[in-house]
Amino acid sequence: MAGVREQARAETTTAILAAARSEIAQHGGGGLSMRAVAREVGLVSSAVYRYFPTREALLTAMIIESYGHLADRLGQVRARQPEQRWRALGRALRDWGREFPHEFQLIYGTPVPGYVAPPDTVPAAESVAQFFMSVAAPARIPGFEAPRLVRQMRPYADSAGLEPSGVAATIAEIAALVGFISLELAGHFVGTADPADHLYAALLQRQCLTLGLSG
Amino acid sequence: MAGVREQARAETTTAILAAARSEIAQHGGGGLSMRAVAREVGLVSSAVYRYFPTREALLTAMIIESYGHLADRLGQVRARQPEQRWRALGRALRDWGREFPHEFQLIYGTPVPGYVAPPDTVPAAESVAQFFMSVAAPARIPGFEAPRLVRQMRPYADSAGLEPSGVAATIAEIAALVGFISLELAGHFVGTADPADHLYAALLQRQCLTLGLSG
DNA sequence: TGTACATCAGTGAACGCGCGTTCACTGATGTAC
DNA sequence: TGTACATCAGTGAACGCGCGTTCACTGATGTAC
Repeated sequence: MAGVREQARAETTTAILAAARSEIAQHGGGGLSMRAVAREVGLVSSAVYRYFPTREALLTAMIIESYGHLADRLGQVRARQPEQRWRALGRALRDWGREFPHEFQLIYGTPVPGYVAPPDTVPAAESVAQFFMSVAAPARIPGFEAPRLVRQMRPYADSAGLEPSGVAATIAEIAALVGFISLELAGHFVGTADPADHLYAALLQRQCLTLGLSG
Repeated sequence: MAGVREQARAETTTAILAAARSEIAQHGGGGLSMRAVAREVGLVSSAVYRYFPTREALLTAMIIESYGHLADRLGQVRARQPEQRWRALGRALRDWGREFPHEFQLIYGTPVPGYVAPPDTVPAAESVAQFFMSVAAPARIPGFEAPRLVRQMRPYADSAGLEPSGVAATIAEIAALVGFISLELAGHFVGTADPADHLYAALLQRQCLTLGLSG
């Protein structure tokens, strides 16, 4: 054990994923090419198939890896007081998105055409959402207590020990953050709110008010 | 005049754009192919170049057309009372996005790799944002009055006769709507908030509160 | 109204390219005795 | 420690395909006189 083979395999797998990440940075998820990845790793194109049986499988691995990167980053947030923590998580999300725009877009952007995310990606996605959920979703949030909405959220909320209205509000606010960052990355703020730092800070402040995390 | 040629050209241009739209619905903006478009119109591939000198030019035309479609839809909103109007605009945006997901993603989704939007697309994008701006941006919005943010927004706000804080808040809320719809279209709500109607309604209500449109 | 020339939509072949995936192969690493 | 066989990473050629764009061409439409 600790076999040469085993170790070499792990290293090559890592190298392939790294090459795929740099490919995606240039051509987006839809333009991910097995041959280009092989070229970048210094392998013949067919060799990549020893590691990922198909282009889809490579994409899936990358998506899961990207959720993991983001979760790692959010996990480094130290703030404990709710308002500070929400703001710090929000900033970490945006910072990560700006640092790795194509990874951000891989998970939160337009789905790669023809690609259907397998169920493996769901827990990865949820582990990211959890960070935000645990800050705001235990409390009831006025404005998100419409009976039908609460009824819809109840199964998920109960199984996680959260308040339905808190879950609903948190989902909406995560979407607001993701939407903001997406538009920023796509250049939609150029001419009005670019750079968007101040506007993002105001958004986080408004969210803390909405979620009852302030003062 | 009213020449046969002129009219045929207009018709073919329309047919090409329609074919391109249906292509995009299947393969996304990045997968738009001149040859596939030509096939669908019943032309030889080189003929398309008489109408659009390049793939980029065709993409640009489609983006502008899509902004136009969306603006038309928003223009049909009749409500005048601010709160009702904001909600109706929000619903119209989501309805349109769900009806034409690929057009929505063409303008608000991940940018097509390698494609840089020419300046022609900016006014088209702004005419969409205007609908929301005119409802909320004339008023001062607490929470968005941080001095540096106001200073940044002032040039745009003044030239449009709006309040800087209202402009800022409106931009953030448009981003929230777009983010919500993007995540919904990408299937991120499956398992928690799908169908998302109730959650979206709650989001619109919260926005009306934030923007001071209620009561 | 008729003729001569200019414009231009559409054709068909070709350019050089990259793609995902399969397959029979070589040679190094691992395993059992 | 040494031999015999199994596993498997990587090779190189090939499959059938689609792509954006160019170019010389034909023939119909438009324009000037």
